[in-house]
Amino acid sequence: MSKQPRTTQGVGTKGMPRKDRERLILEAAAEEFGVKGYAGGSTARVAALAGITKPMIYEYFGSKDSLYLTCLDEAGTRLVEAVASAQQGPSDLSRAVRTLEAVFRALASRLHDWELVYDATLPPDGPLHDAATAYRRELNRLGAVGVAEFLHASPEVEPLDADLVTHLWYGTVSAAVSWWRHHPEQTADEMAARFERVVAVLCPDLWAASDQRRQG
Amino acid sequence: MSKQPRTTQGVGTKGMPRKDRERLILEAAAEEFGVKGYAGGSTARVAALAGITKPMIYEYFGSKDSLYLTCLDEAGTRLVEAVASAQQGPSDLSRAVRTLEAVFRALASRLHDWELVYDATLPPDGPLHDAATAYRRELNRLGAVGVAEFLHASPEVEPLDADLVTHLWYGTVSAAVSWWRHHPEQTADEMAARFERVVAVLCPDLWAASDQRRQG
DNA sequence: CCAAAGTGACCGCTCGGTAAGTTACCCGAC
DNA sequence: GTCGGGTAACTTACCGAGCGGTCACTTTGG
Repeated sequence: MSKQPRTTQGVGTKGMPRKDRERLILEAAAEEFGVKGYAGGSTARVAALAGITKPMIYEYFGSKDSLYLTCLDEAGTRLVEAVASAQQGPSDLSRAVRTLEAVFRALASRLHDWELVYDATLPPDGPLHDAATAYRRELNRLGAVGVAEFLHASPEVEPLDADLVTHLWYGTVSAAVSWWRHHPEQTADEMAARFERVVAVLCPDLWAASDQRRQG
Repeated sequence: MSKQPRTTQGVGTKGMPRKDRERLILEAAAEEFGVKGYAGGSTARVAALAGITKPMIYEYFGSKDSLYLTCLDEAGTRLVEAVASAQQGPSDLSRAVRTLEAVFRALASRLHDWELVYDATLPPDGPLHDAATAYRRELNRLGAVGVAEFLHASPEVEPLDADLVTHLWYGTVSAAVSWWRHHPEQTADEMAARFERVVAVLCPDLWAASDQRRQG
């Protein structure tokens, strides 16, 4: 990290270019941390997954925290962008379906990204926790806007209730992603269609209303 | 564990009776494992929380796994009983509310019990994983029955969809418990009332239907 | 005085992280 | 063309800390 990184193959280059190796390590780290969590993940195993040894991890990323942080930033950015892009359009139940569809598409073949942001084994303070909290808060903010607009017709809902709904909503997203992890043969589109079907059954009237509004 | 336990104070008894110390340790362990998870939890910290030293933990429970298993059995039994007791009555949305209310009551001042059963840092095999899986499966079975009866009016729902709904339902329960952990000033009854209010807003028609049926 | 309760010190292991040495590559000299 | 030599890439071997777990010893109370 202290040395000047080279973007192209240069003198002394052995094996593969720095960028490629970096990607390989990041991919391995996302896999390891996504499955075993921050606390349970081991840098040596990340190295083995990437086909190198532990000191290389430290040559490239400096520390376990910094490595996790890099993965976290990529995952968090991807998720925030996906969710933000789905917030346009009508403020009804269809937005929830659109959001989940966007998340599914962003996460396709990268299912561990969600766990990276919502990892429960992160240290309770420090920069890692702060970064993860920032992404969660940003996602929460986006979700809360949707929830607020959705609940707008019901002014009797107090703020704490709205906060609970937002929390429940992300619990639902978490559960959907977790279910997907146990059924990896499903595609993102199939997952989105399945969720839409389920919503239609669970909230028939609200769904019919939004469906009608969308088609009318 | 190998020695004959004494239920009352006897010769050589120092400090407090065995049963009391056992409870103290179990309480400390549930706290530690509930907050830090199985992998992150340390027997030495459990001992410190209980006001003794590490070898006592092993005198009383033999191993970290055995200690966790004892906590897990208590938590799992409590939760299964609570959920099972709420499965009587009409098979509509009100059953979900009743179930969550029962869970909230069972968990009052023992919020970590839920994490004990759904701890993600448990080893991927072995007796601990088996035990936790058994409790999850039992809870899932109870939940699936409710979901099936609830979805009974919609025969077009395929089995995989029902499985997803069950998963989403427990994701919701998890999220509700997690929200409670962040708002510890709420009582179990307040939490139940809050959830009921939220359900009434989110699924107005279904809720009105079950409400009407319950009162008619 | 004796048995049970309780502890300090230790073992082997794995962790995150590091220092020092080895290997492979590019490039200029011949 | 090939042949060192310098530099970046990479590895082996190690450190201190904390883990689960154990043993020999001391304290305590009937």
